[in-house]
Amino acid sequence: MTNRSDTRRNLMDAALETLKSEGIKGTTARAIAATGDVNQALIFYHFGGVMDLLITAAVEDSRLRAERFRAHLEGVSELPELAEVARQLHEHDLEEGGVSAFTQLLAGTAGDPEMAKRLWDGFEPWIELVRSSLAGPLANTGFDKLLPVDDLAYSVVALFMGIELLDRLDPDRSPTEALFTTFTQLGGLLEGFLSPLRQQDA
Amino acid sequence: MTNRSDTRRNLMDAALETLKSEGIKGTTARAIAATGDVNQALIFYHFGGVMDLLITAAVEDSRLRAERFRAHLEGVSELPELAEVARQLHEHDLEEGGVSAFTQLLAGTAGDPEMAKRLWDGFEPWIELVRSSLAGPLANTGFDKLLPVDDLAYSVVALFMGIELLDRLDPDRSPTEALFTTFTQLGGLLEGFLSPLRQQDA
DNA sequence: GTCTATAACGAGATAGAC
DNA sequence: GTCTATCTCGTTATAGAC
Repeated sequence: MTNRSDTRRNLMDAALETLKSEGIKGTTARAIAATGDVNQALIFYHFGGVMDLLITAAVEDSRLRAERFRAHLEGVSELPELAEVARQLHEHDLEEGGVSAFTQLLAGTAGDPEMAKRLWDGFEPWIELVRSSLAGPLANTGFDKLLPVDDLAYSVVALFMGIELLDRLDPDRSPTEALFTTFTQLGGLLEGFLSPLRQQDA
Repeated sequence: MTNRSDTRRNLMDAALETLKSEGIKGTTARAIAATGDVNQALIFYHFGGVMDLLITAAVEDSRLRAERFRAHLEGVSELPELAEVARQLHEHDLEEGGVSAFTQLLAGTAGDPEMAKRLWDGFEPWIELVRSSLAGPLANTGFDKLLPVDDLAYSVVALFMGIELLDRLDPDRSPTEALFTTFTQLGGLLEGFLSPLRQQDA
């Protein structure tokens, strides 16, 4: 019944689940095995070590989520709408725990350049995703020449990371909801400013 | 020669140094003791436990750095200058490792609400600091009414956290220098827009 | 306050039967 | 591929001499 593929899948899921609930310090081989209800030794047989399993699982998960989210972003060409989609992503990810897992691994890979490199590879798609999302609203406004879209994309992703980080720490989660409302308003202001510029080239 | 105060100080310094170089997983009682060249048992005598020591040291350090930085920000009333100060803070902190230590502790306090609360207390001053720095340039522009300064401050701090996080992970640290140049340019653009508004009330 | 010594435990990892 | 059993090491933490 349980072929080799099932056990690998099971371990990867259990690894991320444990990472999100217990943190990097609590994510031991034994804890992962308990979560996935498999034998502890299989982690080393299939992945070679705990950290290898964690990175493998996190990178795959990150890529899949980025790909899945691409659909939501394509076709969005106005800034307030973009801010709204961003808010949904934030809320969804906050409960799903993607950024949280990422932060835990970021801490876990300290002093291990090879693991850090692998982690980065799983994260990069998000920057590319935001870059292509920003390209639309900025197209033909003149600002796409004036402000490097690459830098903006990097900043937006960094902003998201930071917000989710702080959101998890802040005892009274007050600011975040208001925050995205502000972003939407800000998007509206900018849109009113950019929109006429676009039409000059239409 | 070594009174009790010296040992506490020594341990707190050694704890942060170890945290920055070894990460949360490598920051054990023995490693800290070795860094500070003191006996391992003294950590438990003076602080009760490793995590207590780390939080105590990090919160004190964070508060002191925020206070020290306040002087650099006071008197800055134009956005490009603000961006420049921000760049300096980023560079300084990147090599000093304040945000890095914070991230490690963020990961370390996962699932421990009491420690998380203490960590947050050490972090809050930064948000307050940014809030008062933004208040100046936005004063009397009309935007201080339109856009909640609290949300902006929170966002700016989150952005910084995120940038430093990614900067440490990105294998080729390419974007960051360019990033702050972009911020300064952006500040210039906005300043040119806000400046005339301010003079209406002067 | 500081030291040595050690208890008590959990970690990663492996050998070898199945 | 999966299991049991175990080795070895490092961890927090404490007891007790100084």
